[in-house]
Amino acid sequence: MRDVAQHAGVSVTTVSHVINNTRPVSDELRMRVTEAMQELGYQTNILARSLRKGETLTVGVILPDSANPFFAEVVRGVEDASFINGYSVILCNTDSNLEKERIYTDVLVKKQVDGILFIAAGLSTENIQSLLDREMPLVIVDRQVPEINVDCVLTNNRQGGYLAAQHLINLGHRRIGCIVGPENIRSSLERLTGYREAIQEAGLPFDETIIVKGDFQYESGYEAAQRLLTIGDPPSAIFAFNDLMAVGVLSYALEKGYPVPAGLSVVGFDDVRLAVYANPPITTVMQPKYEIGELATQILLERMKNPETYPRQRMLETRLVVRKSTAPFQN
Amino acid sequence: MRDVAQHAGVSVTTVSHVINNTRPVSDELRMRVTEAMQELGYQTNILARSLRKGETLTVGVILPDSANPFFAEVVRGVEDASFINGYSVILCNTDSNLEKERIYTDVLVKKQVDGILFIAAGLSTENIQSLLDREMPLVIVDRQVPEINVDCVLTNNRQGGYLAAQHLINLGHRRIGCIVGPENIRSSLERLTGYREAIQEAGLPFDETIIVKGDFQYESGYEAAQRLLTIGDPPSAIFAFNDLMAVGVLSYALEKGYPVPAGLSVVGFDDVRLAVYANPPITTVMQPKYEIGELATQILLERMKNPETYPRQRMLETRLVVRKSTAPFQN
DNA sequence: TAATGTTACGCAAACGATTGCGCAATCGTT
DNA sequence: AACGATTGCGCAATCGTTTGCGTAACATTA
Repeated sequence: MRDVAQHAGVSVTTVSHVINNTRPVSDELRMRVTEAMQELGYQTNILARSLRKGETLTVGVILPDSANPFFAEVVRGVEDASFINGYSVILCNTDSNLEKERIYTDVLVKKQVDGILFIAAGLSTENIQSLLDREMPLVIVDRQVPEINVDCVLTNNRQGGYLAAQHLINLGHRRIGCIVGPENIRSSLERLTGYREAIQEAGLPFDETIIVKGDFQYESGYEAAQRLLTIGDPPSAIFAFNDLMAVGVLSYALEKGYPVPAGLSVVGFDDVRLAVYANPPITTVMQPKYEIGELATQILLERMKNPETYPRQRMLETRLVVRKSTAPFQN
Repeated sequence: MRDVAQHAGVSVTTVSHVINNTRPVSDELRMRVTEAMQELGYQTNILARSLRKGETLTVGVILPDSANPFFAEVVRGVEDASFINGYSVILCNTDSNLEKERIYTDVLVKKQVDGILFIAAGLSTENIQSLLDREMPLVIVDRQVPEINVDCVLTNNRQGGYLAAQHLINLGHRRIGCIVGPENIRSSLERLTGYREAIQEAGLPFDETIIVKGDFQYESGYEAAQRLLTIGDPPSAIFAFNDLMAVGVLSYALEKGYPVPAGLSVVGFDDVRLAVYANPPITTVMQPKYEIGELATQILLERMKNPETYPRQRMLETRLVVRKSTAPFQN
């Protein structure tokens, strides 16, 4: 910058001001400066600027696993929205490990990112609190943290559960099995609540024996299907709480000769691409993954602009995507 | 740092040296300094350090789409290896758009990342060259760029094609259809070469009419299967150049009643998770995606250490993963 | 004419680290 | 006792910006 200043016969101050358009500069000097920059191939040093301004034009995203199709899609939303607004994103995988999560929160604070998108590793809010204590702009994604007052965006899982159950009920099913997630996952509980609401609204009995636990993995879907379909009075439809488990159900059904959807209807959750490619393509509850990431970063950017406004909760709606894995109940 | 120095009654120089262990400091002062840091809750400002040292402990990864399961896995390898070595990674999706790629190369240069992992958007080497001109440590991933002498890591696609064809040949198949990728993708051509080698080695005729073009998408697999299976003398096996197209084949086969693998064998490529979840699970050629990312960043880190050594090409081997979509030929 | 605004610009102090150079004290050797 | 080597430390420049404060010159107003 000094070189440019000399070359243009002005002070570095003026150079800085023409670069940033931060105070009036006469047309002539402005011209001389821009020309000097051209000639010298000057590039402003972002690090120095960041050091001075305390702003890095970078955000961090902390999440369990960017290779998980669900999160991968969220991250794309984050990245696109960041890019459009001139921000870069630092990717931080925690593998749902609180220690890794802690390390990464420290790293991001030290790197002085301007804000953080946070998909928590577990139930502990320690790392979140630590960030808030250090006044880091933050938005929680896809997790409910009622005990802390902080921006967050999540999907309406209750509604999603309701939609899935309602769809099956409308098709005439009266016994609808559920494959839920780990019981410490709030979103799973919400989905179950929605399911229950629909069931009760339809005047159907809520039967605990056809609610079985999974872990959101393929295998657990397969095993759960086995358990559900080999009991005395098996359900005619299964609502798996994510698509991966739904695919597991499909595999079991195919293997054992249960025709889907003729003899068994299956509904998933999330609407990852896998749902489209399955045979048959899976009817599922779509979460707006990309939009979640997009909206979350927009909220984060606003939060960064004015840190004092009251935190907002945004809840995105799900949508039922009907494909080929569900059909009217037939005896 | 000044505060710490005062608090410990030493110079900032000494503080710096105890922090970085960069010259001998007496035990007593070292003690005083560390205590002062404790008390004041001192955290070294990374930006200032980076500005001074010209080193950011950050690498960038430029790639078409981090939500693509293949790249997502590569990125995980990159991120893990970076994390272990104390580096952060900035994620840059180009959507295979050269302009976005160019913008991101500029961003990363300005952010002074210490190195870049590069999965090119297209055939143009302009952006790569631009980075090399600016002396940015660089390793090309999953792309062959013979015209430039630069570090790169890629998989042995020829061998992969060979393995797939050989497997089918060993099962007794004599007419093996291929669904290739776009013809400007070098890896696709390599796979075809491997296929051809195996075919000719087995003394089988190479028949162009059962080589059809796809675009690596699900639909193109479906359509290609249709074309292949409705000709006069249809192949008894199909080798799709990625798993997604293989799933497309499966869908078509299921729909039209071709039993897989009894009546039709199908082999994919990549071994993404989808291959496992398909019905039947797909026999495929596994690319070591995670390892590619891991190795690439290790090479990058070495390159950063000594920028003058001669660039190395590393080629990783593929592996055939036999599942349920292939079976012996039967008339 | 004098007082007041307005416009255009520069000085130099931050921002927080790292590091070349120099200096004093101690030690070992002859 | 003299001298060089070693050890331990500080001064101040440097990395490349931004920005509060100050000062001219000129225009406007009363």
